[in-house]
Amino acid sequence: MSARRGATILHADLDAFYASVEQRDDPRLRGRPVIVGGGVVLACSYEAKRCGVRSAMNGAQARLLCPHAVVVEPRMEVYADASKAVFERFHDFTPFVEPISVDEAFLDVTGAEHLFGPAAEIAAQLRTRVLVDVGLPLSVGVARTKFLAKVASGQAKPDGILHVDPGRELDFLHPLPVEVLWGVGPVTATKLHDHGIDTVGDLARSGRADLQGYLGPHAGRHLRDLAHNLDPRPVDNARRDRSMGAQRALGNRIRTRDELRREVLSLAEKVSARLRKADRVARTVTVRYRTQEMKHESRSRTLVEPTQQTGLLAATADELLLDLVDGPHGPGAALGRKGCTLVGITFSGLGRPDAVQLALRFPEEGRATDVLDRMVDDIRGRWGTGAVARASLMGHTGGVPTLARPTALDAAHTSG
DNA sequence: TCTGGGGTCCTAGGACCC
DNA sequence: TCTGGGGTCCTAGGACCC
Repeated sequence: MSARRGATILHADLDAFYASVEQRDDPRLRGRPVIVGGGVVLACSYEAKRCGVRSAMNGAQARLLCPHAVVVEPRMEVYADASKAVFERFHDFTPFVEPISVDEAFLDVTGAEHLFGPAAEIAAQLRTRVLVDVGLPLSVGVARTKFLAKVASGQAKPDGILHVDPGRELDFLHPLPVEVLWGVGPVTATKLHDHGIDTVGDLARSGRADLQGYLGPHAGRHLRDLAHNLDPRPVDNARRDRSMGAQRALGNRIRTRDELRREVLSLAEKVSARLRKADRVARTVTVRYRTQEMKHESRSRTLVEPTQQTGLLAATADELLLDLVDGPHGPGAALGRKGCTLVGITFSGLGRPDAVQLALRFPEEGRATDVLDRMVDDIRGRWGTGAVARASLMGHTGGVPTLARPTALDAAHTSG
């Protein structure tokens, strides 16, 4: 972690990532519109974007807009390798790299400037390294905050670099449409426009209470802060995945109850395997469901203890699915009424399998702090001083307070 | 052309505890 | 007995991101 006033942050973003990899590997595709993915557009080259093709667009619509485009099947393993190579280049410049996705990351280069030169220089070197070593175009935004660096890289695309001068941040930001802000999607944009807010400057000038009134307390405050370039979030190179999941779109064919159960079982097996491979356990299972009317439903259950066992996770997912397809009126009743076009599962509440649970009982005269101290000593004795524990007080049994729910070696330390 | 697959974070209400 | 505030955890749903 690192973030200070005067920090220098880069947002590095590969241009049209999947499509660029295809153009790199097949010279015939260079300079031509390329669409990756047939059913739905996963990525498209800038030549295709000029025809109006966008990612997530339906494939048939994309081909209509851009009839001469070359459509290629995605090659996920190749993209994963390319991503890995690019991130290795990032780490050559700083250890403070926070991945956002396969093709995007924040880099805190504050301490790297005396090694590699000023930030704009680092950004230029980064782009050269990625282009020469991996063969992919990279856009970079440079600023003092994460969010502004992200906005800058968006403005720098394609294949560009944009350094927001610390003295001119608001001059850069305020004329831009509110849609450039991270967290403003279609719904929020419409609400803002309805209130006469079209640019980031409009947002900065509006009252916090007004914004919170129609966006909610968090979003209202957050967006207004961003409009004033207030973004204290540090570049976090130690982020861990919070959840892990898989889903399957099923098209329009009517599915039977048993088909859906098999589908969910296979998803559960797949994600459980990933969970074990990542050496993680999960505590909450969620089953997601999409009806023929494209409505989303979900059911979730939190287990008493985190696990990585396929059997338990799959059985839980199955029960949750049955709740969705049966409803209160018996087997398949709800399914018959609403149909199903997608099922998915998510495991969340992820933790390390070596996290432990300790429960200690207060001695009659013991004080809570003494018990906590003994627990901390116990934990350190077993796992070293680097271990982190969380503890809380729970319950009275026969007048004797008990300590429960200690646990989670990688959770934050709290006391009291 | 009926619309993929992988995630993150927030909200609101209810249960439960002190 | 009644009222209630503060806090956490869980669930369902929604917005948003790449």
